[in-house]
Amino acid sequence: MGTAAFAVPSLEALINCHFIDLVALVTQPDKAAGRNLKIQPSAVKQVALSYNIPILQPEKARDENFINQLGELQPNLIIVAAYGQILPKSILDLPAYGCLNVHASLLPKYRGAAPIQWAIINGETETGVTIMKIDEGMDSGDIVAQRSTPITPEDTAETLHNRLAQIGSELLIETIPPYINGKIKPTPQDHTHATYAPKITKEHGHIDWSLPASAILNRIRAFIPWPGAYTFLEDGGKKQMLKIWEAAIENKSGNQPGAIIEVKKDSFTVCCGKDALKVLAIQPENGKLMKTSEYLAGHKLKVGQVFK
RNA sequence: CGCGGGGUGGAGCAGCCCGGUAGCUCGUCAGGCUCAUAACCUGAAGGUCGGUGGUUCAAAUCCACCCCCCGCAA
Repeated sequence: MGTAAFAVPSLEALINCHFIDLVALVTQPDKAAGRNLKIQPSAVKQVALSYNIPILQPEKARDENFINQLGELQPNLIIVAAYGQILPKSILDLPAYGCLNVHASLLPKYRGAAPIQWAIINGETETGVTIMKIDEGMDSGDIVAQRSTPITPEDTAETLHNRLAQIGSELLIETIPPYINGKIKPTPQDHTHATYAPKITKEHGHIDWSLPASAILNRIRAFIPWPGAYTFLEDGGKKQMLKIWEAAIENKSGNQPGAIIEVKKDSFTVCCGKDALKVLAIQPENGKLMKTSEYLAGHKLKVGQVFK
């Protein structure tokens, strides 16, 4: 069971695994997305389609008809990755070996919807993937396996997401046989150390320039590719939104957070609550991502202008 | 019928409303200045203005249709 792109490598791994007989994929219903709000299948569904895997798309996972349908498939094991719905106990109890979840953090840290983003926001230098046995709580099940990876300064939520999805798929395949054979004993999480990573909303992307430059930079990295760290510039009465995609910390200071304190040919620097940020890549409203040098070729910025 | 922005030398933009000489900031190339330079000065190359048709003496500009790109939203 899975929906988002994070689940794709795991699905492909399961498909290509000779000792696993994949009977069906469960994913969320197709939703309107994209420019003309066309109905589009989830990333995971497209993969399943290309391999002719049977697909189930219940509106609600707790729907009785769906659960009966699932029961008829007589699964021995259910794998869940980025599915997007809470599973009722009746599903958890369905397979003899229970349900395993691939979660993008080192549990018990960062339980919840956006573990990758929050790990970056908080400046973690390490994160990882946890395979756990799903229970009725929120990512609170017993741990079956974990694998860590460092978070580098160059990492964004996008690069980290891709890496963790890959690691997750590998760990999953390695873990299933010993788990089934009873060679792994799931260990309970230390619930006293649990932290939560709530869903990221668009509003999280609005840059608060009063934060230290380092904190803003973490958010810029965490919000790639979505929602993007954005700010507004008043330009002749018009508010223009700018997304900042790449920046570097400068050991400079100014009086007003958000104010431009330096404009060079290929970059400009903005005052933060502590230190300053040199903006290197930017995406104007309605525009494409571009280097700051390109942006400045056609847009005039002056020292003293303030981002809000 | 979800809302909106855009396609102009290699890049980013202006010009379009109010038709009449292709503009700006950079980049490239050549030369100059300089101990030197990504700095400065001078000069040059480089564009069927997304496409097709229409209106007009005349279309980047007005009209119609088409192609492509992007933001919002989800």
